[in-house]
Amino acid sequence: MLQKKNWQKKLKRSREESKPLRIKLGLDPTAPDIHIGNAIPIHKLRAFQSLGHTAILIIGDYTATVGDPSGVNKTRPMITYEKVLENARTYLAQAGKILDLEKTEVIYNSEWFKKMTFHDVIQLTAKMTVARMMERDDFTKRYNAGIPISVHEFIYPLMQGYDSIMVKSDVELGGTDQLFSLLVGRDLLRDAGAEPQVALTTPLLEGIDGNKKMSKSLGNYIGVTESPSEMFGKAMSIPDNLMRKYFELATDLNTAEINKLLDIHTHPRAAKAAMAKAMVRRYHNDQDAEAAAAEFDRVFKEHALPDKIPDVEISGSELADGKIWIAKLIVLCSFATTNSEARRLIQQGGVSINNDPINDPTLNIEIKPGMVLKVGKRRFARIVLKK
RNA sequence: GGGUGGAUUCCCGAGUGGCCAAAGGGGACAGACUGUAAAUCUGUUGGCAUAGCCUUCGGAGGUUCGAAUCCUCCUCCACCCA
Repeated sequence: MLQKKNWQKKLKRSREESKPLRIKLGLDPTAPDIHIGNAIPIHKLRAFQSLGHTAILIIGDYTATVGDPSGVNKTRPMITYEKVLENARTYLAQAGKILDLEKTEVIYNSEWFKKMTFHDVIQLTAKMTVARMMERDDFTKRYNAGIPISVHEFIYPLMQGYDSIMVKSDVELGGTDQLFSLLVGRDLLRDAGAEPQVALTTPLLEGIDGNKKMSKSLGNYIGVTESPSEMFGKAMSIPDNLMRKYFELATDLNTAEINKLLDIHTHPRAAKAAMAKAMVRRYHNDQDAEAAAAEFDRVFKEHALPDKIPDVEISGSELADGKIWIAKLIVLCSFATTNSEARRLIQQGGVSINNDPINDPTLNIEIKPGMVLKVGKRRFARIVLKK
């Protein structure tokens, strides 16, 4: 939380005039799914909403095409507007799992940006200096390393700030990497004769690799719409030292509750399972969370088969004498993309059928409908014959 | 406009005529171990029914018995000077 005095002033006035504060959060629909990292400020917005303040959700359909330069070390590839609109649809649905959309002002920023003339754009850019822009760590680093910075990336924070003017925000939420943009918003508001917004940042969450920021493009994320068992498994795969952070940022538990759980579960595995359960509960429900936990134990502790195994249909034309080459079967189940890869998996001892290990990569196996192919520790398929 | 340096396998990055399907790292995958899809260790990581063959080092040609490596042209990128 920054600008504490401003914040207290706004809050006091809000109370006295019983006028809710306008809390803004911008989301750029650059990917189809929201992950639990993006969800952190959304939950914060929800908290304000529950307290009676006005939640304003900006769908950055225009800003998304520019691409937020925050925290990245290269220019983001520009995505098409069609793609953005497509993503916006799923984004909104997913944000609705957290927010009460009935009570949320949802605004696409194309509403104003679409109408701007080039002259307007120039006016906007004139409010920022190159020196200020270069104060940003990520730009400085890129510049010094000779990594290109496109001019349009400079416009991004200005766009975000302009959004604030248009929705007259009192507070803007964002991850800590958004700080610069949030502050630009303050300047622009002041410049427009309005009271500057308060910037409130939420911590960034490392991805399940335990290393880099959670992001779709790095593939180290947990999506808010993922199945309970996927979520649980991914949560269990975070390094132990991130447990507390996940507890704090990815579950609904408060500090006292977290401390209590960490106290009870002295074993890291048990503590992590408690965290994973709490996380699944947040996006699904208690029952699902328990079931996911039970299933995880069954599959990874007892090495039993999971509850639900996806069926894979094999068409009869793939068979010769009712048999199929094992490598081909693995490819047909999408557990490998090439025969060579499948062959390697077999040689490494990662393949079994009905829990019988397969060691011969040239094996032709007889298809018995219902048999279960296992590749690696957690990929299963039940083989079914297509009629 | 002038100059310099680049483009290599999923990513970063070595390689400057044959020992190169190409070092090293990252990532990913597999195995062992166990406390889990943690950590650690080991292995694998272009394709092909695989002692062999085929395709790959920005693109198109060329030199050579042989090219990621040399030559020509082209495309793209960064940096410096104006």
